[in-house]
Amino acid sequence: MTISAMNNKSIIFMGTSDFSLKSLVALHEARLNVAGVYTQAPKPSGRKYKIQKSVVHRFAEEKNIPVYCPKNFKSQEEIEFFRSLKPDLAIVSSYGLIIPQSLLDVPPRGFINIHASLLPRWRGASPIQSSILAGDRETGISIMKMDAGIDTGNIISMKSIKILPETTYGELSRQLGDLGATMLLETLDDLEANLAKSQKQPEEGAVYAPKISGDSCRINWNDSAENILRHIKAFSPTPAAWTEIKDVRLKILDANIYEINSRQQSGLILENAVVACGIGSLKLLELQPSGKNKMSGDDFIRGRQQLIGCVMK
RNA sequence: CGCGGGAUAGAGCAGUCUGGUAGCUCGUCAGGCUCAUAACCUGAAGGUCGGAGGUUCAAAUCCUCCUCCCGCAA
Repeated sequence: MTISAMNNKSIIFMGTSDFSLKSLVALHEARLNVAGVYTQAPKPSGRKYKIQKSVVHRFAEEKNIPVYCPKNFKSQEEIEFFRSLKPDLAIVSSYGLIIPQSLLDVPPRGFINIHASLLPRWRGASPIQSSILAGDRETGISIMKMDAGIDTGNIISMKSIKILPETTYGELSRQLGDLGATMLLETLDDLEANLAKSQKQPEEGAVYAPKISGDSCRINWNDSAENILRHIKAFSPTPAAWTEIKDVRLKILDANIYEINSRQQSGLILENAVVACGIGSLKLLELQPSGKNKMSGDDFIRGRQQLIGCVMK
């Protein structure tokens, strides 16, 4: 089967984030028959609790693709409805809902998933952030045939990209989104053959990437400058590493290592936006105080000289 | 009506409570010092204090309404 053969086959796409949007856009631009899009339901979010549709939702609407937003797939009705769409293949990419076996069984060609890690490493919710946090030198995209486990399906293809010391979550996510979209089209180019050659994942090296919580983004200044820097990069620009100074919450968006071995009180602001860590110190390059716009670390201190000598917590 | 912060020179802030010629740290420009400099010295330019009404002899400051920006939470 080739891409042109895929043309009249009905594809259902399931995704929610910017990462997944790239794959949907690629499918749309390749003129494949995306018969429907599943995405997380619009919910009250953001300031003033306005109802917000996901980026995937908005794109699908704009292209007149039917959009479905079930809360989960626990009811028989949802399964039956999905069956009524007569999908030939379903593609999942950071969708956010668990797909039960009864749903996996519906499309003749099954479900394929685009996952942003080199499986079995970093199965789960936050593969991109986890790879940066762990100091991995490389990560990548795995295209797999889904089974009922969490990211445990057979691997169809895998490609890696480098993580540089300066790589942030935002940049890496963008790169991986592009790579995922490209690899998806390659997979569909000869789906039958690709499905046939898929390989079981090794269990060795399987680790899970946890969900990110606001609390886990807080900076622990007792940690080494090196680790804190990774922490900052892994969550930049969103949800962003944060800390507190004199009851003001600060997002730290970028920094670099100022001194590698010094030892002073953790969190102490030494001079122009240089902060002591457990080992070494960091120069804050870009940050955002609560209620304010982004600014450079130097600008932040310029207007607040009195903070030099205070301690971040 | 989810909770909260903010708008003052190109940037970051103070001043607002207690109304009385708009300031600080930088940046910019000019000049000086120096072998030299991101250093130092001297000087200058640059603001209708987010907008509209109101109170007052007088409003960045007090009252009313509006616009825009942002943090949390979900």
